[in-house]
Amino acid sequence: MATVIIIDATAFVFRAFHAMRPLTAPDGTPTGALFGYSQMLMNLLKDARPDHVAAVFDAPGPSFRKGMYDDYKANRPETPEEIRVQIPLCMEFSRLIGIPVFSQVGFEADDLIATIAAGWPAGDDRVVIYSSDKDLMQLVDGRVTLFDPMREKVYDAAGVFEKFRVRPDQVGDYLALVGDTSDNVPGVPGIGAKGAAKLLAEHGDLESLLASADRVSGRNGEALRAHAGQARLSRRLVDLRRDAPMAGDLTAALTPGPVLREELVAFLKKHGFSRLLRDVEAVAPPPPRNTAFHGAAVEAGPAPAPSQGALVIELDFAQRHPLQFTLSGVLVGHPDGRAERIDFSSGGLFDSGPDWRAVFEGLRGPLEDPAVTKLAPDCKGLLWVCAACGITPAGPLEDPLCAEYLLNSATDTTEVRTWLSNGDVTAAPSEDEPASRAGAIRLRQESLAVRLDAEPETRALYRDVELPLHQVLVGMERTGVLVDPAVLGALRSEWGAEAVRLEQELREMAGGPINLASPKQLQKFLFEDLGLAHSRKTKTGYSTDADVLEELAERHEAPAKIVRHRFLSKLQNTYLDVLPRLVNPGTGRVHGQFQTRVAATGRLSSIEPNLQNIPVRTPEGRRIREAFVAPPGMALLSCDYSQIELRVLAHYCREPALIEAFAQKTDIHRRTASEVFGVPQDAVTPLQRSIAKEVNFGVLYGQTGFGLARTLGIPVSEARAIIDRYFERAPSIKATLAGFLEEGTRTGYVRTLLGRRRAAVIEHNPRTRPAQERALQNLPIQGTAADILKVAMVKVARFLEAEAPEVRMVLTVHDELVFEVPEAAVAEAAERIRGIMESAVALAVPLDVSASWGSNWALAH
DNA sequence: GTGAATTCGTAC
DNA sequence: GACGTACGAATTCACC
Repeated sequence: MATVIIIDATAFVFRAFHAMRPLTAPDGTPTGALFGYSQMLMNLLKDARPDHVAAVFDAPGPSFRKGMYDDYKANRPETPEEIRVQIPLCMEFSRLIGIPVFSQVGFEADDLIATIAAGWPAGDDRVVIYSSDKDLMQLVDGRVTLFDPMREKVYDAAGVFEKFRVRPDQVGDYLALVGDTSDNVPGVPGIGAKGAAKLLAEHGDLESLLASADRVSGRNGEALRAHAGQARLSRRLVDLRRDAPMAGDLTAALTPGPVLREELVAFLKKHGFSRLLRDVEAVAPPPPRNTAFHGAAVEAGPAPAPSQGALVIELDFAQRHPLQFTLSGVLVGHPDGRAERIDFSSGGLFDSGPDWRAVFEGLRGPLEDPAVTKLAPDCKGLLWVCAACGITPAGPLEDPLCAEYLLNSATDTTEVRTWLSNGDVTAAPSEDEPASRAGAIRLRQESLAVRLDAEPETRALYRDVELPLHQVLVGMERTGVLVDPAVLGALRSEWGAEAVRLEQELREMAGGPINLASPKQLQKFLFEDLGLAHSRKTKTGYSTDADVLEELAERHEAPAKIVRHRFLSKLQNTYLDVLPRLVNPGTGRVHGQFQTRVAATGRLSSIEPNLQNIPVRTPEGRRIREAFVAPPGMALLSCDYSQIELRVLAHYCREPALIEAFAQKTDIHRRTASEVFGVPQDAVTPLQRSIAKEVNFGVLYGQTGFGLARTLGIPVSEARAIIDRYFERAPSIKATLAGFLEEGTRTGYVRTLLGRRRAAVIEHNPRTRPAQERALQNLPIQGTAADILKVAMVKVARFLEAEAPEVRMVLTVHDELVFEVPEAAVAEAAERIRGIMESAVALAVPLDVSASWGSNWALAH
């Protein structure tokens, strides 16, 4: 039985501030609250010695409750500056004594506390919440108690009843009736503590009480009937979210870290807390003194790094394919420190050299040993090989390339040679001494582990999402997706004739042979021979892209024919010709690879083939999806998030109009049109709606008035007016986007909600700067959407493995997952998967997943 | 011949 | 210069 302590840290800082006499550090910063907080934490560590612990802080800015009720906490004064500056210091102190810190934008500390308490794995652990906040008494049950350290009083269920005369599970209803002046929760006027307790004792819960309000007599009855709506609103306000985003395994996340003794002592000295210095011994015993025998050995020698006993494996692929790979070599760094490189490529005609299968059979022991850490740059490749050998790796997995990517998704980790060699980039991996190369990989992982330790969110994303995702991807890649070449062949003959006819007609117009795929020849034809007016320029000449050609179509019949020809040859060259060649003859499927470290936003990308740009928008293009089929007796099930990026934006900015629209499932583009054009929603014209839709998407990418004007074909002034009006109606969106930029310049990184980071590159060069800024503003939105899909993939994969192994995940397309499901089970699978996807991460707005299915991918939409 | 750069178009 | 993130086909051009 372990003890889990969850500290309501923000509340503590406030109470300490008011309880302590004003203190200042030698440099003048106020430190009273910090001192009280530090003292409390040290006493806690000394006396309670928790097995798991968390310090939970309110995040700056409004929480989702503000979106539910604009006056929430409206009469609360601004946090005094003296407190505000001490909060980061309190977080820092927590870190130094090894107490994990939690805080989540959009949520209050109470919600995180509730999430931890509710999500703690079943068992006989005791969960103690350090707080005196009555709201948290809702959480008390058989294993959860509340401890008020100021009054040194424990509240179990009996203690709660003694205080409020209601059971803990009635506390929410009780607070909804009584209200809370400090949070400006209205409650029911006229009903106080006594009345609420009496009513709940008689009716059980608030809803039952409101249902029978007609029969409640006297003043209480009148008040209930008059303020039922207000009571329900209050109920929602005092309700605690138990599903705040909390990537990862709680047990691991709440495990105390080491006390950073040296830094802690320096911190206490800096703030003038000499009194607390002597307690350091109690929470962190001094390191053993070096003996004469060890001589002048290390000062506070480093703890053994996790990479020390790890099995290092680095593969060189001559051919990369999930099923048909060819290895040219493998570097093995054994746990005991030995290292070797095995070469598979040099085998001559008669000397076949070592067989990779035999080599991996020899590694089966350590790979399947749960006590051995596997350290593999590019772990997906290792998982391919293991799967091919029937080896099931167990135990911790580490991938330094993956870790690096999470810390900065804009780093190029595809070229491992330059990434790993610190300086000497001339040596190819295979030319390094095996021992030094394995050592370099270990060192790299160790330094990354330090960086991850300083970023607990990023570390959790790495451990709990990104690393486990690799096995999911390997499963998808090895499964592949069934492609029917006959469908592609039929389309080719169906469209081929038209393409040939168009080419002939255009050749006659040009008066000779013309290569329609050559922009250069097209320029000559259009702008010289036909004398049409050129418009946009490219680096090398005048543009001939579809936009330009469509404008020219009014003056001549050729441009429209070129557009149509381009369209058909695009489908032909990129899809119809290519897909059949990539079908694996053994499986009848294409086995694309999903790349994990390419996109600067954290998205996955897809190659050989790119399964993420199969046409869907045009009727003809969509027919290519008919070639992606389910095997007999099965269906393809597609589950996609609707408007996930706009929802992420809504979560970040808490714009009430957006939150409300998503909460009520109204048509978001119609709603936007109504706001921007100042008309009632039912009076929005289709054109206005389509403009609003374009603006909604444009905002996510930082579209300018010029850009909007171009896509909509309207005057720039009009486009600017629309965008201005949009930001005027939703000022928080503008502020949020500006905030991303501010964070980037201040901290050097922009981040997603789950802690993925991208280095903020902002040059002063006015030519490059705007685009760089747009990329940074887009990262939290696109990247968070990617985070959410990845979390969903890992969760869905776990569900399928445990409960529906006959269902196979086959594709992932940014906001969509595609599965092969036995026909008989498809409806149920759809519902289960939808549920998992919708609850992958909790935002301030609901996530919405739509599911549909059919015998091919075109029908599954 | 080969590979990099350019243009274009597909997806979300 | 003007909308973020990808992949890839075809052409063009510099280089060998």
